[in-house]
Amino acid sequence: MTGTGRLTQSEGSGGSSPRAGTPAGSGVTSLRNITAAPPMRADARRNYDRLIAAATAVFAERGADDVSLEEIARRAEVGIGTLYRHFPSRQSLLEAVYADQVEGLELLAAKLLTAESPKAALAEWLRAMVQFGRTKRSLSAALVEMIGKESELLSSCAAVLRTSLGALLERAQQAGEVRQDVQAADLLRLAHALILAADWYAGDTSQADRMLGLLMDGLTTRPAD
Amino acid sequence: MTGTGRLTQSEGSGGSSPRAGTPAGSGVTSLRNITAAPPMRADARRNYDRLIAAATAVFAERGADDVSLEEIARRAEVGIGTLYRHFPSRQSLLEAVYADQVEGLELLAAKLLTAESPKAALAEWLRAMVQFGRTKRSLSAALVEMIGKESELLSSCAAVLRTSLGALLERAQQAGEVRQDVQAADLLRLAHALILAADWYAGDTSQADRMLGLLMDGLTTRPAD
DNA sequence: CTACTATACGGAGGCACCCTCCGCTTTGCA
DNA sequence: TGCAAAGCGGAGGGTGCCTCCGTATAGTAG
Repeated sequence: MTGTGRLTQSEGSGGSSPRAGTPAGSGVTSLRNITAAPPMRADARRNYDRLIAAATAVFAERGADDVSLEEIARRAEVGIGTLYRHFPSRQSLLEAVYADQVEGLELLAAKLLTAESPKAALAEWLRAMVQFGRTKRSLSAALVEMIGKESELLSSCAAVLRTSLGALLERAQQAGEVRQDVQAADLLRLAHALILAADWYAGDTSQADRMLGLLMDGLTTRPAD
Repeated sequence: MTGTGRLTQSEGSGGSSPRAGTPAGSGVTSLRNITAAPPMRADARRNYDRLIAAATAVFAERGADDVSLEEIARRAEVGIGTLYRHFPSRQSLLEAVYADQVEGLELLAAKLLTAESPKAALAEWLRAMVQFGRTKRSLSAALVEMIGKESELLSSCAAVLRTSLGALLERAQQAGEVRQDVQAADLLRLAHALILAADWYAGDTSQADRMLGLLMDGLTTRPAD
């Protein structure tokens, strides 16, 4: 994560805002629809996005605790009052960031479904997932702590991830590039394990990448070649 | 946990103070000796004990986070400055409470070794352990987070627990009251699981007790009777 | 294009917490 | 009994949380 936040560097179009009237070309399952609401004013939406971006960046840098909401507001160049209007509690900000990240992964998966090499696509998605995990790690810990695993948000996020990954995986398998006996849930768990393991060598992303490489090797069908 | 703190209700003699010159009748392995230091003045020691007791009580009530150090000082009827002198960081207070609890369990085990029924003794110790867990839970989470599982304190605590439990278990096994194939480490893990599970029905101790009962049933040799 | 109002902005301010610093008190020894 | 050394404790500066309300602005109706 270099600066502004978001999943990779996409910027612009990404997936944000909680309840934007008629976004444009929906098509994704979306966590969004759960919280339908009147459309936001343009400035409100701008600030909302800024806050999410700032929060994502800071969480990735230093974890979800040890960050003052006021710092996030400062980084987003927004008044503290604005932050509290959009996110009445610390938790709601956490949830929003989490959902935003998951939606980013969903969009990425959709895009990668038309990529040239299904296997490379799968690998890229997994890398993004692990990368995302760097934020998610402390984030989900904090979340789970707060909402006591009842929240519908968390489970619907898991479903979205499983679906996204499932599509990529199936395509790679149909192309004969990945073993048939691998399941999406397994892969998700493995990615999760990687996230945790990467935490050990905190900060050193290369470790996670190396492990991911090993994982991909293991997935290969290795038919001819 | 009713009021003042400590493991059960023993009060007085328990195990506290970090580096008390010549306490009296040592005999326990002790986490203590690690941090040798000049003896404390009487008032210092008194305040130290009060702080530990107050902290233990509050942690048991509300967990290790969400507690201001100032409240602990107030409860101990001690100035905030005194708290900070004894425990320069939040972590050091956490560690001290933890060690104190473990030492309490160690003493309890020693006492129970001469109890009439080895099996009842084992059960009682396990109950105390789970009870203690109510503090330990959030406490050890906070600790592990802070000191990143390197700390020698944590592992020596685990060793003490294993040894204490081991002695009780062995006695119960020799008396033929508990199955031979149970190991101390297993029991410790089970107790830990109980602690976590009890967290689900937070606050309701009876649940934990019920589960403990089931566990003890499972341990029984069930030879005759 | 102008006027108007619902919506949103933003920061001052009240409260709690963290931690430090230092003048005052107590202890324990000679 | 006297006197350091050790300990006490709270005022105070810094920061974070969250609320409240006067001001600014987007979007709409005329």
